Amino acid sequence: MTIQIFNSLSRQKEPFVPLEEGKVKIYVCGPTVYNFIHIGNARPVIVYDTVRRYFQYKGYDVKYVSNFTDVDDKIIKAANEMGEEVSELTERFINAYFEDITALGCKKADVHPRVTNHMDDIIEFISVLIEKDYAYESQGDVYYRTRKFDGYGKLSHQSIDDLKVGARIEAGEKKDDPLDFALWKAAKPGEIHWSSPWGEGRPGWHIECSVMAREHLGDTIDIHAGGQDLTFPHHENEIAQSEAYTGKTFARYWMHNGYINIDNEKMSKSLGNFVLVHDIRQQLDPQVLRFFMLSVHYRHPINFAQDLVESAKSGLERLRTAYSNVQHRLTTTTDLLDNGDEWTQKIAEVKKQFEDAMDDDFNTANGISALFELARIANTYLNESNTEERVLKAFIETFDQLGEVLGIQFKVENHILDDEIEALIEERNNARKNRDFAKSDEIRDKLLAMNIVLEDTRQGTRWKRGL
RNA sequence: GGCGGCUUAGCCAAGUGGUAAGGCACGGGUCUGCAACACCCUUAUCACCGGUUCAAAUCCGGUAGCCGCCUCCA
Repeated sequence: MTIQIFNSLSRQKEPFVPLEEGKVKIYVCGPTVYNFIHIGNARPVIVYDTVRRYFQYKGYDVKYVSNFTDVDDKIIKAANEMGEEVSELTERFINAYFEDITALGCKKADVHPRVTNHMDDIIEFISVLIEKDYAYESQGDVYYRTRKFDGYGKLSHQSIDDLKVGARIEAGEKKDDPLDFALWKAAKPGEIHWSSPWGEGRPGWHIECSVMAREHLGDTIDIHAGGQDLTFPHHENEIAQSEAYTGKTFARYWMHNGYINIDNEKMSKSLGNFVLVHDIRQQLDPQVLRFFMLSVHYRHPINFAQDLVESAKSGLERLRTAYSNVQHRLTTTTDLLDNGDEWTQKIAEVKKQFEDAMDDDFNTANGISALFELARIANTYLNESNTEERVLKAFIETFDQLGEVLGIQFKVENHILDDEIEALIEERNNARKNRDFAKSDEIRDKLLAMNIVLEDTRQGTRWKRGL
């Protein structure tokens, strides 16, 4: 089935038809690297990583580009405060970014372009806009002539005249029109700067994405994505820049994810409720965080709160338990059952259910419910006294495949039996045979104190580490 | 002022015309030496009012509350 994508341009779901058959070109607006990322920054990374994984699952050849904005006002300010060079600061936080997103199960993009590596391209791009009279120089700055671009407002569905009401007019205005925005900013004394035809300076905020998207993906890309708040002005301005430059459609599908609130409040500096990924992953399995985020549709807001995360954790635990229970049976299976087709059929249905959910604008919430269904079926199957190896393997394979799409692993690592535990389990089983339950329970408690949870089954005792 | 979103069981969350998925928590049952895991059962008419329709949580109009964007912002 065709994937349906909610396109912010049309405000409705549209069947996804790639520009080039079998290929998808995706550009996701990346972070401005002046601090560790917070969980709000993490949401788009997780969401679009999942989008990308699903395209790959469907057999698409995906080229995924996500930038680093490594020079801007906030970075300069932070570098000054820290007393370090801009490049040192950004390097630090780029490394931290990779650590964070890797922990969250996100793959690196195919390309992570940086603004500072594209200065020539940016300057060339701006020069062309000036030539075409879409931009003008003013006292060392360069501004985009917003009113000249006919489609302005088509993404955010604002009419240009309504925007004017809200536009700020700052003191010492160098713009012809308040709606115009900066492509190039003249450097203030002591600021990091690059040479350009308009003097020493640095790029404005929006130009880098237009330039780097084109540089790495071409004039027209399939999907451009980012947080909801980037719709205006950032993405609107990107469209204006790129389409003025190329005369072609910039991005065919625009995807925007919703916000994250903390305990029902917006994250803000004044409230001091920023949750950094770097911090939270010390206390919380990052897979749980990812699972939690994917349990809500990407366009809806998420409320981040302790009890909600706990409940997501219990859910993920259930899936993992089902997985390891199948694995356990795989070590003892007797291959006597002869009705495997009935079960592989059920597995196929779950897979279909999952794909239908994901085809529908990447509805991961429903995709996850398909996984719970898979777990239920698997557990029911395990209640059979005899099982077939191929069916058990089909369960494992399906868990792995669908988990791969979501970036969630159900397989729990660290499952090596250590000798001491093994010996204790054996001792306990001997005690149970002798109906010495006092001793048996004592050993179980002892193991529990070591965070080892025992489960007795007809196929023997299995164990797992508590979470 | 302009544009947009949200309101579904105790909590979370799908569902955008045909009579409410799933998860967490709770209760009951089965399994177990006990437990754990698991399975089964039980739990809502969808903020409110009105309209359209054979049929609405789903469409239209209105009311209330909450929220976002309108050049810092994922």
